[in-house]
Amino acid sequence: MSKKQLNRYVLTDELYALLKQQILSHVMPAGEKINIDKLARELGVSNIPIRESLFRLASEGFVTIIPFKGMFVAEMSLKDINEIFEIRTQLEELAIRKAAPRITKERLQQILQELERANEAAAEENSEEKENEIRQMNEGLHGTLLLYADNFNLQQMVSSLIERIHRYLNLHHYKIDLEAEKAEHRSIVNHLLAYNTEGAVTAMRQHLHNSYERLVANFN
Amino acid sequence: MSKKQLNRYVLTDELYALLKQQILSHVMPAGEKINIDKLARELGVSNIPIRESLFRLASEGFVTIIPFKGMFVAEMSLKDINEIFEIRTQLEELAIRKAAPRITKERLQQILQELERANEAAAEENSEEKENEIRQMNEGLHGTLLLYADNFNLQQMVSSLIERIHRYLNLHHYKIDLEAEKAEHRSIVNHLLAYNTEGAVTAMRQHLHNSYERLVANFN
DNA sequence: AAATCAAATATCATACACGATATATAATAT
DNA sequence: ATATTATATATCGTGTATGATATTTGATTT
Repeated sequence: MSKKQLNRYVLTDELYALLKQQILSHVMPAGEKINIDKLARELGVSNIPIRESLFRLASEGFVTIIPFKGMFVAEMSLKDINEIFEIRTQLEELAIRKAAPRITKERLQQILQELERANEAAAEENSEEKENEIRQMNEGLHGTLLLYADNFNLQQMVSSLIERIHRYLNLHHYKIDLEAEKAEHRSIVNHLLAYNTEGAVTAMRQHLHNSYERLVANFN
Repeated sequence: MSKKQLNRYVLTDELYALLKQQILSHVMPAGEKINIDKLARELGVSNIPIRESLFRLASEGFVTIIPFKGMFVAEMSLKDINEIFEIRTQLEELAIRKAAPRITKERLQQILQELERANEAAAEENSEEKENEIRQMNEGLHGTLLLYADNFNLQQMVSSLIERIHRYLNLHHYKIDLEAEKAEHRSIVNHLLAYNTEGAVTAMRQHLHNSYERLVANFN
């Protein structure tokens, strides 16, 4: 009945996750040269699985390979963030259009409830906790829409874009405006509950536009 | 003065291009188990650069990795093509919106001229030549718009999607309706020449929708 | 059927050769 | 002396060869 789903351990996968985490959190800072042999010694593995995981990270834009010079943690420019937000906005419009007729009222109301809980939890204003709550809040809305959009490739692509945005957020210790995010999320969900797909699309575009503006205003 | 620009090649890059070509042209058919050691012997290289290039191809959806079972040429389903066309349509809308104010009248008129030339060349009806013309025609419009869209990430993503579509076309020896494609391209360009961006966007969406419908009608 | 065992293969480690690049040092020119 | 150029050395990236371990697969046995 239940296939023995042994969690077989592939070192390359583990290293992929570990290194991505280090890059997202800037433990490995942008631009840094990656010394593969040194990394291998530190982690107690050989260079082969590390090389392989870095190739994967390069395909996703987290690592830059320069032939015969080495692998480097990818740089992040404001131009990159601008490009990524443009793409993400366009793709999430597709996601919400496709998800709108599929998503259940129950799931939408659950998202609203989670929004309120996020509010209370973040009231304590613990920076660490707050960031965590915001991750969950974003996963609640954006993740759910992607799930219901019934487009696996879309889900993968947007998830990867969001990771790259988070990398930028982490860099600047950006203080997210929780109240604004919450209000915009609520607006999107309410439009969906009212079967107003176009309203939801507009609200989503506005939400992502605002998020981008708040981000660059904070930094620039 | 002129730095000796030796075209020193990286084996992994060469293998990446070669294997992608083989997959796109179905020399390596979908679903096939990739025997890395056998490939290595045939190509006269070791298995490591092959593994690395396959990891890259896996990130782009051309190869599927199943842990401890091996690497396989990725399967292609109609569902995949559907998803990809949805995404591509959404992204090319962004591309044309961004390119519209940047692209020059001269470049647009050049595209129109190339369209006419494509017509004449394909009149000879050589199947090989015709496919080549169509590649160039698509590169002319879609490639140019992506170039002028000033969004590098967008360009990369759409290019990758188009490659995956071509893989599907190659599989079914699909006979493209040149006249239809040509008319739709002309419509898009004419809207752009008239500074009618929204008209161009609508024409682009319609064009991609029609391309998809012609494709699946031919197969299904 | 279920369990056991053997063969095949994927994964990973180690050692090494070679070439490209970066850095330091020395030589030359201004 | 300073700046520039050339040379030597060390470092590191790329690729090969070989072997060890882990997992899957298929055959054999119970």
